[in-house]
Amino acid sequence: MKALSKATIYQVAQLAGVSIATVSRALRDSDLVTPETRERVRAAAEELRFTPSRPARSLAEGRHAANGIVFPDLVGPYYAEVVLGYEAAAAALGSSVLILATNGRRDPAAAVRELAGRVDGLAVMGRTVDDDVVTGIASTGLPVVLLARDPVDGVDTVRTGNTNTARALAEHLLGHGHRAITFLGDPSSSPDVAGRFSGLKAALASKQAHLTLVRGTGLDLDAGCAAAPEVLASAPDAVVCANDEMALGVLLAAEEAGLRAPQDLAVTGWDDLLAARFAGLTTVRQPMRELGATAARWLDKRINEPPSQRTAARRRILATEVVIRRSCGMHEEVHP
Amino acid sequence: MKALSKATIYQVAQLAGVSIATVSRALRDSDLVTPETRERVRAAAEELRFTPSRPARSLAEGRHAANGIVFPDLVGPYYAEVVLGYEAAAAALGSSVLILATNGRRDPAAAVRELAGRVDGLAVMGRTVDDDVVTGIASTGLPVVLLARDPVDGVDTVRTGNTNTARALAEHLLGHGHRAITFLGDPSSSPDVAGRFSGLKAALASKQAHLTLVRGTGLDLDAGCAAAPEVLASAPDAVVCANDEMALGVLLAAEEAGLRAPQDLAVTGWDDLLAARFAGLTTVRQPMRELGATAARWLDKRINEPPSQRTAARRRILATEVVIRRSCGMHEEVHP
DNA sequence: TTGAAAGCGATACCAA
DNA sequence: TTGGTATCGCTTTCAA
Repeated sequence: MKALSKATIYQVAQLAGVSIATVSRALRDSDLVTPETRERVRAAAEELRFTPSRPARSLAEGRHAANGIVFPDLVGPYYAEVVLGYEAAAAALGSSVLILATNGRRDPAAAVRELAGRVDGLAVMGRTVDDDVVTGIASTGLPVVLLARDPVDGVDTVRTGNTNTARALAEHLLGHGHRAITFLGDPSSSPDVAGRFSGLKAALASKQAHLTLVRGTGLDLDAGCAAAPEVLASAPDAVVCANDEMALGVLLAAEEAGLRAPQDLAVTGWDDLLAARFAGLTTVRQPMRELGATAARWLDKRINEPPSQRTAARRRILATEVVIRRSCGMHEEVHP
Repeated sequence: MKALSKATIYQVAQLAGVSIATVSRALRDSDLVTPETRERVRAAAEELRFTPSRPARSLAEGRHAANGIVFPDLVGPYYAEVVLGYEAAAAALGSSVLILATNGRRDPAAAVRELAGRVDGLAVMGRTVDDDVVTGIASTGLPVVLLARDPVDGVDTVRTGNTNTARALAEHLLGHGHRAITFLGDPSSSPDVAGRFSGLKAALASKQAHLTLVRGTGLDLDAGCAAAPEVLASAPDAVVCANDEMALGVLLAAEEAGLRAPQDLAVTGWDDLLAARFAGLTTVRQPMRELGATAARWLDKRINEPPSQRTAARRRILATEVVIRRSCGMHEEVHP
């Protein structure tokens, strides 16, 4: 019942009375072994509780059978969902998954490079490391997929729609009669935020509307609360927030200031957190798991691609959906 | 600028005009090398963009420099936060992190065993694999820490308080005058739920209160909604839910049935999701990151522990905190 | 069908 | 201080 030190292939070979080559074959279901031999080896392996050493296999095979994913953190459901989708897809393809959260790291670039040495492919999300780090790793020949991040030459990228969705959101707000619109969020903080802002700007450009930008100091609830005074000072009909957390912060602060949504002020977010549903927040839903899953599948393709006929870098934008709730203006019917 | 195939230590050695042993020493800052030799090697390594092969190192050193964590999924902030705490602590200790989500797997046990072969230590959360799998892996000599899960002989365990907190929650509800209390959640679905139920039961035993158990069919929002009719049929003053999601589901369903919390019905949850704050849900807050971080630190200790003087299995229960909001009964002041 | 042996790319011991 | 080399545990030709 105890097997404190792991058995090696040599011990199995000896116990089964065969060579290590045969053990290797038998255990990997090569059809070059007699059923009886295979059985003998199986029994020996079982008795010794033998599990092949992963490093040894990787060294011999020249592959890790593992993929990595790099994200800023796991605060909020966004990244967690992406990671989950990635893990599930990778698992289905036979790969283990290594994770790396860059927030709070001393040297994210170094951490990512070290991770790169442990995997056959790497997914890198926005707001983690600079493009040159990505380029450096990709030039190694290691397959890389960028997630929710501006494309880099020669590297695959998967994103969710921002610009078009922002446009749709803008049109909905205009339909409510809102004309003084304030965007809360720092476009320079992430490509996603930048896309949302520029989409909004574009949609409003040709209309009789006025757009104000308030950057705020982060992307969380507190940042939303903190920025609220400045937002309210811009006297908006509607506040389009870069994400749900900020929107919820604004909602909280507005309420404290005696303002109600949507009667006094329309507010929208982005991400469709569970909390958004309870706050009645109009927001945008994204296919986060699909985002992660796509990355894992693309990586797998790249890994098993003959290096000779390497295809060009791929780009994909996954569709998002505006979720209308009560915070954006008075509706006859509210979707819960 | 391109280095499509990775350089090996041999190439560096050749370029620097030294032996591979010297390269190894120079790059690992051994003080057995002349500063000038070190510099020559450094330069060569840089020129070739050399990174030591991880499998080769692991094979030679006999360690992976990686830890694993096993959880059911990453839905909701609970597991995500635990994983984040784990990753951060592991990183600080120089370990990479492999993750494994068991939900949706064909053969979780096999997946966990395979993971075990890739790591120096493993954290296993509740509701993932059976005790015998854990025992089997631990008997290998691989350090294992159990998280939010009933202890297994000889294996370290870290949990958050359930029983005592449930008692505190019960007393608060009694203080509100609630006497007919229904618990929603299946105690057999997880040790946490079991602890919460038994704590509640114990606290209510000696009081003039009546406790009903409604198991429900899961732990998510929909399960809460679905179970609501049965819950309401038990005509409770208060519903103590196994977690926030179920509680939010009950809240939603109750509202649809024309009941309001807390006037008509008190509802409490567990986990303190962001959504709980916006739903005004009384709940319980747990130190989730600390849970994960503790596991990572304990594993590190075990890994660097002389096998000879192995200490006994450790147990720890981290304190939790009841968060009073408006859903549990009328208060003079509401904590937001 | 099986076995012997050559890698895979590092680490670390033993000499020099 | 440096180099030569055994070793880690497996996969995979190449012969037999």
